[in-house]
Amino acid sequence: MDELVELDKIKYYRRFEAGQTIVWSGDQMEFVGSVVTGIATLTQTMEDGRTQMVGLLLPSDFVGRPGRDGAAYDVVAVSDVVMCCFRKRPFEKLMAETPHIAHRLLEMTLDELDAAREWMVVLGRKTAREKIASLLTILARRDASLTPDGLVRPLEFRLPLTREAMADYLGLTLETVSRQISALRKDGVIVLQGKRHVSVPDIGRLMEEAGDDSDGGFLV
Amino acid sequence: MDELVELDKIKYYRRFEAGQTIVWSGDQMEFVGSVVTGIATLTQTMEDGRTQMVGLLLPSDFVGRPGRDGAAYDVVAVSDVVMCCFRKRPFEKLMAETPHIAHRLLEMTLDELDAAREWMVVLGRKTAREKIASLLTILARRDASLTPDGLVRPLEFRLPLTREAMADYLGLTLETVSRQISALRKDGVIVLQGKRHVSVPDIGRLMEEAGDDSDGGFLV
DNA sequence: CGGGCGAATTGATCTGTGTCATGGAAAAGC
DNA sequence: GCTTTTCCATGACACAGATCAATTCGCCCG
Repeated sequence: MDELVELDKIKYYRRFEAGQTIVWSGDQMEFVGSVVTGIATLTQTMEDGRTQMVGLLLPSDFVGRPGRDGAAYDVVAVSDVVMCCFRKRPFEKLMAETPHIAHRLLEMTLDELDAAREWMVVLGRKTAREKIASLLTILARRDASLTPDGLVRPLEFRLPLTREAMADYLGLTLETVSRQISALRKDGVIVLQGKRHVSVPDIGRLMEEAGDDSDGGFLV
Repeated sequence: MDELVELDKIKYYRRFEAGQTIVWSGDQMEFVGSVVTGIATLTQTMEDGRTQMVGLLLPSDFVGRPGRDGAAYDVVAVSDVVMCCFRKRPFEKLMAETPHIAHRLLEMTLDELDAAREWMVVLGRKTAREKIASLLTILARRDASLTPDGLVRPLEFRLPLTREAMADYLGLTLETVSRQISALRKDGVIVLQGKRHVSVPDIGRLMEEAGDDSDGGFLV
């Protein structure tokens, strides 16, 4: 594992506050790296202000594109974020010398591509209610996998995103997001404590509401 | 370039007719490969039949995911297609031994990821008219780059997709696609000869209609 | 405690796109 | 040549979600 030693030599940590922009679209990126703690988003904004989130960065997710200098998207810290950074040139050099790193990065990129394609289905074909349910399912699954005891039920988690950020993720307005969350609550699909704490009495039910049923990537 | 020799040894060609399904979602994939000629689509279908295209495969595009056996999407030949295939196991083995191949694949995957994210903006935030203009822009740009003489204007090309396939790409119904194409024609943004042949008198105008203006990845 | 502020909810109304239905045009088959 | 099929265009209408607007909730801060 010599490459880890090498990586260690060029890595450093940076901290960003909630709301802070980590990278501006179009700017030079002098580093690549990965999220250690916290949540960040990748967003693209059209000239007239319409905004679409194109990635949600959770701990362990990679940021930046080796082999390209300009950033293609805004990267914004949603919560306080700690990032593990590598200066770009040394990282690229190391990647060229260390097949294992390139290989690992390929794996991660393929996973991201799959996730992006899932989202294309959500954006293109799902109703507002299904979109919300899909997002909640993802967040629930993520939280469940973070707590490694496997079976924490009733499933509960804190919403890391504002209604507006959810809207940007799902291609909706924040009003529609709010209404659909209320509707899911009225129908008993979810239970809210306050505006940000969600519990899911029946994850299967939520997944049905999300439309991609397929009775599950077994979390049940 | 020893790896090319090695690749040569395990490659073979397959031909598919227009309309034929190359890979069924969920099936085992015994090969990976790339499109040589023709056009294919990557689509996902929900249980109730709603379908979303998640990728458009043009010549040189890669198909398949090393390191995974099941196909995640349907791959369908839109026109007659010739594919260059590699049996999966030998390819994976070769990839493990040959850094250059993994590196190249990473490049391609990152490009695809960028394209997917562009599409997320189209799907999530653009109007029907902008969606159509965006698709036409992509097809126009692709055709222009295929004919390497740089300045073939007035820009003309054949639509490789049916109205329904465009709808699946854009998250619309085929009726809306048809209406918006008619509208763009009436407004002089495009000129149609028959239903499939498009000419674009002013590519700048078309790109404005697409909304992502940014006055261009210079094709002008 | 009260004022101020951002986030969220909820209501009223409007509109872009979906849905349903009909007919035409071009290609494919016999 | 005629029929059948596929693809496309267009009209009438419905509805999901956007837009505009008014409150409310929760939180920070003096």
